Amino acid sequence: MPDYESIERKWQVRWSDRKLNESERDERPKFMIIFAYPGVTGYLHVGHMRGYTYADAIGRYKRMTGYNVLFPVGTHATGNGAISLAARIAAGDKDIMDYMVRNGCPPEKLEGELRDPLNVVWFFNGVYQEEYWKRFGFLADWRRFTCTLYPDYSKFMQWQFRKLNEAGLLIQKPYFAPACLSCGPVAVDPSETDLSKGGNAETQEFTLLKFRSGDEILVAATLRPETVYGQVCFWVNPEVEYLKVRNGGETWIVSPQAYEKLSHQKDGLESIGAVKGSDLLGRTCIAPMIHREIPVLPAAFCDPDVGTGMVTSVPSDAPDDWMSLTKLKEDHSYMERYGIAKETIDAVVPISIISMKGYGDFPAQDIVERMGIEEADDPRLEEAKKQVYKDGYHLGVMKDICGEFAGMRVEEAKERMKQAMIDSGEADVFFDLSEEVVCRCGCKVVIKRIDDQWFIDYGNEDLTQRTSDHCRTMTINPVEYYNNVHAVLKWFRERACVRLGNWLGTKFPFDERWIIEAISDSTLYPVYYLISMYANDGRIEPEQMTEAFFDYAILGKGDAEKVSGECGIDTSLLNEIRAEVLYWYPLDMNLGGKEHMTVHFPAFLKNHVAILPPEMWPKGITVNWYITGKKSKISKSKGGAQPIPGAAKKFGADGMRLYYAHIASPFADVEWDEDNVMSYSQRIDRIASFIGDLSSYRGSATEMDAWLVSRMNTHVSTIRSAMERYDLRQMATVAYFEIFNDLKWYQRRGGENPETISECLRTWITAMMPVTPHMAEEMWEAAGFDGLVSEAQLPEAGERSVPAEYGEDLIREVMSDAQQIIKVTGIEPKRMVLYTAPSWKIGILGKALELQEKGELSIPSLTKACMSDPDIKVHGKAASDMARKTAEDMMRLPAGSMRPMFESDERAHLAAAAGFLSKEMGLEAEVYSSDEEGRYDPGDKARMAVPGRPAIYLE
RNA sequence: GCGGGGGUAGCCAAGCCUGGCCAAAGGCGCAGGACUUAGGAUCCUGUCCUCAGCGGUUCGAGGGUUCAAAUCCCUUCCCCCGCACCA
Repeated sequence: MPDYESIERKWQVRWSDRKLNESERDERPKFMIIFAYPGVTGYLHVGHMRGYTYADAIGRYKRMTGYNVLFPVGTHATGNGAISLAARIAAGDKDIMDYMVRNGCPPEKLEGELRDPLNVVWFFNGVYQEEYWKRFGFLADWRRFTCTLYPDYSKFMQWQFRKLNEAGLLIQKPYFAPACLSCGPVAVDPSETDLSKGGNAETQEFTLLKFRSGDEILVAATLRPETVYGQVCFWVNPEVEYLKVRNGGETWIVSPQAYEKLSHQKDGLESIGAVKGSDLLGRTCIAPMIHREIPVLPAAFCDPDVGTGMVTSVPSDAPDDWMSLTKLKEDHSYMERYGIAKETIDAVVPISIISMKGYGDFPAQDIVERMGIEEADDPRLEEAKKQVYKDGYHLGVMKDICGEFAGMRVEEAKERMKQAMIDSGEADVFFDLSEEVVCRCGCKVVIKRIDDQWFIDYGNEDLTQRTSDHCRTMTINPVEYYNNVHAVLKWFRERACVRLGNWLGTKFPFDERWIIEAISDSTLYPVYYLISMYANDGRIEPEQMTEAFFDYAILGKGDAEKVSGECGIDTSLLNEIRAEVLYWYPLDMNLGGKEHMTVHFPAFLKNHVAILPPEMWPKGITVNWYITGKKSKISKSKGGAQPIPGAAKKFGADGMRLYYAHIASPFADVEWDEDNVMSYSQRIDRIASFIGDLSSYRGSATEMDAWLVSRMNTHVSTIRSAMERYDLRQMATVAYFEIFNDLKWYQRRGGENPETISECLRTWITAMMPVTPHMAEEMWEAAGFDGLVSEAQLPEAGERSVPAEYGEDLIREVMSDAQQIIKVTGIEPKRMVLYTAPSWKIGILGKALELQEKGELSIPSLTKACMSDPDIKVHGKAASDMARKTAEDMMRLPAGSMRPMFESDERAHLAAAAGFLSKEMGLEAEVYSSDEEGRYDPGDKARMAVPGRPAIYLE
């Protein structure tokens, strides 16, 4: 295995010595690119390098096409990831210890510094920069590195929130959020940063329905308030001890668990007694909305942990209710135990309330029968319920029985009916999680009301409109996102932007109890890369970074002298920072994974539009999809991940870079496959060794030189137009496959002119530099060029020579045709005779081209033109057939594409290549024109020759 | 559901916006050959069917538009992703 690492280090040091990564303002056009900085959540895996690599490769391409490039990097450490990681390290968690060590963490750090959350962040800041980004040869401006937990970054963040407030975009209102009672707010998401259980839970909004029964109110929770017209009875669990709860002037009856949950969402609840479920039986209650008296009946399936522990029964549309009711009617023994008369239960009959396509009067009955469910405890009832809910929601229409809501679609009726009942005091709302969620600390997670939650008002219409308009002017890849981003912007509404609890981040400037949350502090930060350098090297201190300072530096507001006096930063330095901002901003490209499409990118865009002037709004976004693993093999949370440094050692950083750039479109997920990576790695080696061979050629010029030069010009212009669209993949196809193949062909055809080769290598190696910079440097050196290819410029594309390219295409086609004949016939020919088209056929082609130019080409017009030419006419039917076929072909193909066939001297070209063909195919090749008298033509093949397709005879 | 993406030859994957040298790039795999067996080698050739190359049938399925469709339109079947406080 080659020692990639030391080769890579060698060149990285050279780049660094030349300060290639340090971007300074100058006269060139600028290009600023970033990737969305990663969250500090532990070690990254090989998949993460995909997007980062795109950023470096695009930056390098821009460098070699005349741009002054700035590529800054940073990390996002806001949140509780580092806190929980440090806590697990401190607790000596076996899995975490193994994971850290396996990824290369020195064990002694686990015993000491990494027990502290901030040290965890600093540690990974080092890992990301040294082991990932530098290791991959990124030309990032390390001087500007920043992290959301740096004190200077916090100053910037507080300034940003002041600006948001000035723009009227900070609002306060109540909010229902998942929270752990001891740790505070937690994030419920599948990555389970905060959780030990329940990451897939959703927050559901229940409607609490109030059933008056005497002086008390039985409360049921439902997700389907639109079904109230179908209520026929009320279930309570006779074995549960319910609580009587005072809520204002009302007395509610709910399960103790529901009381606990409600108490986090409502003020002034008071438990004033208990009542056994069985004691509620025999009562009746008044159903909300329909004001009908329904019986309270016993049901063992009422779970006190779900909703309020009591259920209103709508058998028509709820499969559970349908089955339970059916069973209870069949077997009266359960009811009898509680003294419920058979007539009471028999009187409970479903009411049809919703009509929906594909279902009869009672959807619940239909689905239960369709699925063959026969028992009340069948687990498939859950699925049945989901199906009916889903279909009901989208297909259902309220029936006539539903009063003023009759005829309304369920989708609409649901909201309206809920609101009507809330307005009349018959309902309330309640939030709950769809499954049990447990915090890392072991406590249960509940939904808690927060009264004074701050939001950023991303729903602001003017802001949304201006952002949307701006997006049309941006370069957004892929085009699907360019089209869709407007819908996303519209959908993106108020966002809770601060939180309480165990959380690392910047204090909210208007109320320091709150910490700015993780999405909200990572939106405007690209502009901060233009300032971070001065804080990093101590030229400015965090205390000096006042509102006036940022106002001046970023917005150009105020007077330098005055601002200087206010914040204590030299006027000249202030002006330098201002000049940095003016020179580098706006950001040209923000590159991020597809997870950013619905949250980060809209927030990034809207913050820029809200705070900065239009000339500083971003110009580009590129979204990249993932590298995925078989059975989550590369996922960092599951263990078994391929550590990045190990992979780099095995395949070489450049092998991986080429793999990322070329394996698939950036806009598709790819499964990590070591064999693929290896094959890219080997391709680079192959190219390197081939370039070594080429460099030693000392021959003289041949007709192949013009061909090669033309091909290279074609390639350079393809590369340039591909990169206009940031299409790294097409660029890589050309640079690593097509150019390689062409040089192989050149070599095979006897090309050996050192001047041409050298000129060509200069272009080729430069073209490979963006994707595989280290190996490009090796090749550059091996080819004898001076300096660093990382500093070289890509030559402009020169002229193409269509005839030169056509001639070689012809030869390859002849070879391929001959091979096919050999394969099909199974003969081993000793002699190959080629016959080019006779002049009269070329004449027909010429006439066709003429007609086409005049726009008069058709089969009859060409035939007529041919028949008026005596030289052609003598060939009779063969001539009219040829004319017809030529006209057909030409009308089918793009105009002018057959011109080279007419203009090229096929006979001369093939004759010149006869020696080559003989050698390659191991036979004697000879070439005739079909016009030639006395040609050797025992198979009478010459008559088949047409322009572009010589006839072949093998013997 | 809402929003979005996708179905291409044994597999992976381009092409689709801007219809036409598209039987459809490239890679992998497979087969044959060369050269060699210090190697995860390299180099040629082939890899839908048919066949002395020029023909035929293909790009989830079915219709349509067009001189011409993998590409545009309609219908239909099947897969995947996001839906929020998680960057």
